[in-house]
Amino acid sequence: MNVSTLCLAILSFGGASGYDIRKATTEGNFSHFVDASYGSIYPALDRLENDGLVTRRVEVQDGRPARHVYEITENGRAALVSQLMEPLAGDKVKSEFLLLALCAEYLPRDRLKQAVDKRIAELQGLAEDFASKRESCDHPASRWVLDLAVLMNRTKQAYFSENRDALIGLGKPGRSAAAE
Amino acid sequence: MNVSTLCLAILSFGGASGYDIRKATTEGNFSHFVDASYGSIYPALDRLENDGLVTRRVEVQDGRPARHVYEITENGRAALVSQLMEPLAGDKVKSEFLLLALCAEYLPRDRLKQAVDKRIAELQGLAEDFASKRESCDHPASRWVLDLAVLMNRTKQAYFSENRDALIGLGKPGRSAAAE
DNA sequence: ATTGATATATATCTGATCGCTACATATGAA
DNA sequence: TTCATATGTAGCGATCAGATATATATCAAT
Repeated sequence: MNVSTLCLAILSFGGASGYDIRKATTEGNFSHFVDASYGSIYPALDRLENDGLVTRRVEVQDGRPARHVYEITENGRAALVSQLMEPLAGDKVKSEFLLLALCAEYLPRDRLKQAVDKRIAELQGLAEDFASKRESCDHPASRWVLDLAVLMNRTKQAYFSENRDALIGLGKPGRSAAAE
Repeated sequence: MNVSTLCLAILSFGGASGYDIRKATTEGNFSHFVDASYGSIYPALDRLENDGLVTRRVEVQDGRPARHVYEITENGRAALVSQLMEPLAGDKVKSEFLLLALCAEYLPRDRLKQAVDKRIAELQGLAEDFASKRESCDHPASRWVLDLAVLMNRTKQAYFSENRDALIGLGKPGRSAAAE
């Protein structure tokens, strides 16, 4: 999933600036399963424009920097479909938390407790966030994806809550092991 | 989670070569939540050796290339713990399949059907794989992580199975929409 | 109440570094 | 002939951290 394809997919739902695309991948309906930085988005948009897959319209604003609004072209739509017809790479998960969990025995219990509780709170927030996005969304495919995002975050959160103490118990007992 | 930390974590469970580390991240107990390529592992091991965090022992073999077996040092263990005490980045998911799902309306139903069925089969395989790893594993922290991996893959598989037809229905009807 | 300080949001873009993909190299076993 | 073992690199794609510039929101001190 290169960033160009991602940009085309986002632009297929309407015109957007590089800033908008970044937001879509970090906070929006896409944030559950993609992530892209400005350093990859802006060069990708340049390439896409150069290849005639998007057009650029500069909206000059007072005070703020000008918005460069990109729109997908017919060629761009064709390219997107063509990319989506190709074999898909498997899903990938990256989790520093699970690396920490795997190394539980080297770490003080305080650290594990703090890390797992923080993670549970984050997961709770994410699940609520996706649930509220889902409610105010009338695009069926987006809802299909958001429902999955809610389910996955809730499932993970439930596992962490239920197995929190077991994980903490694997850590090195600190001075105040009896406390709490 | 840079690759150096990942290498230290894997080496904390026993000596391993670059090849072993690669396998651990793609097929082993770590494969649910990390992924690293040779192009990042070998340079990382060089740096780690240079910094005195691992040692290298060359095992000359007959026929096959020599195995370079790395072992973590005391400094390496300290560095690993120190890295794991730092704030953790949130979990990240990358999924080309969900990008495709989001663009369902642009794609023929045949394509959606084929993609979702393939994904369901892969998820089934992954879940079974992690379950069998979990059974033959006596390291408590690894089991904690593997249990989660099984749960997450099963949950996703169940969602895809239950909502398969709804997704396919979002696609563009083909010539043989009535068939099947 | 006004001023000032600080943070957040808007918006584009780049340099340094990190990491991945695909390949080169070599060989035994199925 | 393909797969598994095994190390390593060149080229490219992506991230991270920051530069640049301004409006607004929030909070504390005067």
